[in-house]
Parts: sequence; C-alpha cells; structure tokens
Amino acid sequence: MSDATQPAIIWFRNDLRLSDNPALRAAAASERPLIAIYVLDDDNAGDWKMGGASRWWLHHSLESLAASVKERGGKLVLQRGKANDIIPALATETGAAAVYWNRAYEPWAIARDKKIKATLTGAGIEARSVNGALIVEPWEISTKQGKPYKVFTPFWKSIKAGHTPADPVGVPENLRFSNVTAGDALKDWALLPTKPDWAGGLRATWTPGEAAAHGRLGAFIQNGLADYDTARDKPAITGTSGLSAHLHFGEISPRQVWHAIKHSEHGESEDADSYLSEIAWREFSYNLLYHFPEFPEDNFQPRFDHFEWTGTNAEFEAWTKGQTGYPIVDAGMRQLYQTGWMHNRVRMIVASFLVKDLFIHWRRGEDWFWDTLVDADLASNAAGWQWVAGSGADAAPYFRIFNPVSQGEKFDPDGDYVRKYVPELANLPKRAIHAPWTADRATLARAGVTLGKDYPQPIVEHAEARKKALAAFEKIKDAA
DNA sequence: TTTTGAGTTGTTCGA
DNA sequence: GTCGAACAACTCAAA
Repeated sequence: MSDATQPAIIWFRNDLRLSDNPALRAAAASERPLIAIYVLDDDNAGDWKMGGASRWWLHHSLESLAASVKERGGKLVLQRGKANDIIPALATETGAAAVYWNRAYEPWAIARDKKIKATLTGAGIEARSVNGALIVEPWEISTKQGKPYKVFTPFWKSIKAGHTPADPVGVPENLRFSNVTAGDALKDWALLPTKPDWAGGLRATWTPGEAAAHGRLGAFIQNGLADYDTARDKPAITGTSGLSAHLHFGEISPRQVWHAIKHSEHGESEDADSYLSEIAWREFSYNLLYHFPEFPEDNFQPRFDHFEWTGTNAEFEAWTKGQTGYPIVDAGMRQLYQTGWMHNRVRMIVASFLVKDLFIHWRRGEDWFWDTLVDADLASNAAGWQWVAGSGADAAPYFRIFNPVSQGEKFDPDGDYVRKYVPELANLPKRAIHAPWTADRATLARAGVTLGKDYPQPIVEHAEARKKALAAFEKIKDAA
C-alpha cells in the first residue's frame, strides 16, 4: 500500500531543533523524503494561546529552524489554523505515508494530538509520537504505590536513582527533504510587535535558535556552573543559565543539557547537582500538569478557593508596571517588561508580593507572566505560581512570606540590580536602595529623589500586609 | 495497616 | 551581630 517514494511528515512543535530530536530521527530512519511543517494553532490553545513575548521568540526561532532546514535542501512549511485540519490535509495532499512528532503535554495539545492520531490512522497513514521534551515521561515515573509524585524531593531522588537520561543523539545524517512550495510567509503571521515596537529589550537580551541555545549552555558551563549554588540567587549577575526559553521551545533538549553538565569539568559537583535539580523542577512541573490537567487554572488545594482576594485593579496595575514602591519588586517587574524574562529569585519575590502583600489571585500573576515572559511555559508557570501562593501540591508553607526589603538586601546587597532597572533610584546609597522611604531628607535630596513624585511611596505597608496574610491563611485553614 | 520523617528558595523574636 | 526556636496542621512517601 505504501511505497518508498511516499514522503513522511515531520511536524515541528516545541522542538525547534535538528539535533537530539527523536521525531526527526524516526522520520529520517524511515528513509522517506521529508516534509517539515510548523503549525501556528491558536484555535486549539484557547486561553493559553501564546503571549506577546513568546510570539516574538517563536518568530526568531522559526526563522532559525527554517534556515537550518534550508541548508539541508528543504523548506519549513508554515501554516496557521487548526492542526486537526492542516496535518491530515497535508498528509493526504502529499501522499505521505507517515507523520512524526514529539509529544506535547498541555492538556489542549494532548486532546488535539489524540484526535489527529486517530484521523491519520483511520486514513491509513502512520502517526508516531515520541518523547523529545522530557527526561522522563509522566507515566513512567511513580511512587512505590504507583501514584504520581506530588513532592519534589522524592521525585528528584527517583530521577537520579532510576531515570537518568540516555545520551543525546546528533542531527540525522541522511536528512532528505521533499520539495514543497505551499505555506505562509513568516512575516504574515505578524508575530513581531510593530506599533509600538516593544521588543528592543528582547532583541538586546536574547538570541533565539538552536545554535544560540548551545552557545548559552556552553557559556554557562564555562562561567557559571562552578559557582552556581550561590551565584544563582544574585539577580545582578549572570548566575543562572538563561536556558528557560530555549528549553521551552525545544531548541535544546533537557538530556542535551544534562549530558553537557555531567561531562563538564564540574559535572559531579554540588553546584552541578543543584543546577540539574532545576531541570528536574521542569520535569516535575510537567509531571503535575500531566496528572492534574486543571493545575494551571484551579487551586490544587481547594481550600484556597475560600481565600479572600481583596487587592484592587489599581494595585495590580502598579505591580505590572513596577510602581509598587518596593525597589526589588519594581526592578523585577521592569526587567520582565523590558527583557521578557525575570531572574528566578526575583520571580519569587514579586509573586509573593502580589499574592501575600496585595492579596491578588495568583491566576492574574500567572496570566501576566504568560503574556510577558519569553519562556512562558504552561507547566512551569503554573507550578511556580501555585508553589508561591501556597495552593500547590508541594507548596511553600503558609508562613513563608517574602519580605521585599530583606530579600533585596540579602540577594542584591549592593543594589546593582535595582539601579539597573529602577534608574530613578540609581544615586541612592546602598543602605537606602531597598527601602527609600527610610532615607532621611538630605539623602533623598542628594540622590535627586522625591518620593511620591520620582518614585512611589510603598503602596502597602509590608509588616501590616504580612499580618493580614497570616490571618487570612488562618481563616482558610479548616476549609474544605 | 500503621508509623515515621520530611517537606526548594523565609521571617521574626528573644536570648 | 548571631543563633535557635517557633510559626498549623497536613499530606506525602517509604518503611
């Protein structure tokens, strides 16, 4: 029924790379001419269609992948719409014998892919999905009782004991592409902002694409890994790998990262272990999302449904704009808006502030991050917010309420991070940089700061908010 | 089945 | 300045 001249389709999704790409490898192994396609499927994504910053990244990542495919004599076909229609239609039109893809784990994507698989199979076309995004599939790891892990530490121990990844593989050598002409022009998707063009900070900070992902990993191993444990908490320096968006879009795979770290000079160090545990957090988040698909929308602990969210829209807006009057919070929120990314330590601080100082639902923070982060990832974003809010599976204890002043003093001791993103405070001495309202009049005058004019007074009093939060947690303690 | 130890990232208070 | 304890109670995971 099928002959060797029939092409195979390699459907690229969040796996925008050629190396260590199991679906691509399987497609190449079929020895059929390949048709490469990417589908922008906003219809299926519903409320979780890609946000603005992610779209910017996607544009450049697709450009990069398209160039790599072209170098090898092929063309990356771009189509927009429901993949349920597009993929089977392409297969039929081209007489394809098989379609290959790497799995996605967003609930909407799982549901869609299942239907597509049925459609293809029903039409006599082979449909094969494989694991290209995770170290361990969520259904392959469980507690000794056979249940999904809900606590990170035992999950991480289990990975180290029995689920370390295989070595990554390279770009298939026998890639042979078929000639296809159909498809959209990338620029017609209008993924880049124009009026206004807010992407300047993103361009200055990031280079999407497979080659850049490996460049960043190499630089991190060279310069960051040896001191990771302490440096990772300092937002003023490059102490983290910055791989989150590259990993999200699959420009690099977690097992490539794992392998490179392990085989580096400090591969067996504590620092390497704690870095790899961050990779495991990503896995853990996917694990939670797979087993509890409502995780991005609903409190994992239902008692949080009773929490009284009393924050106002004006306060939410002040938070998004970096105008809360707490310098470390404002620096973080401005870094996010300018660069599409925020340092992990600061993400926790701003999240804690939104939830426990402003009493605004974590879902609103999650939505804002979704739109503004280049690394916006359904699993990681939801897990992070639920963790901070305390509503998650493996949540921060109720009393863990970040103090934005002491966090600033501890992790940005010289105030360099604040000075960079809150330039109106740049001339304050370091003893006042994290709490400008405590500075005397002369100090403020010398720094050219008039509070309430150049920079806001704190919109809430932290000590008071903390007490209120503790009382609010007390109130929902016994709720169903 | 029951028991036991533990749970990413913190803060405050009092000695 | 430094240090340890307290801050709910609960659920998870393994023995």
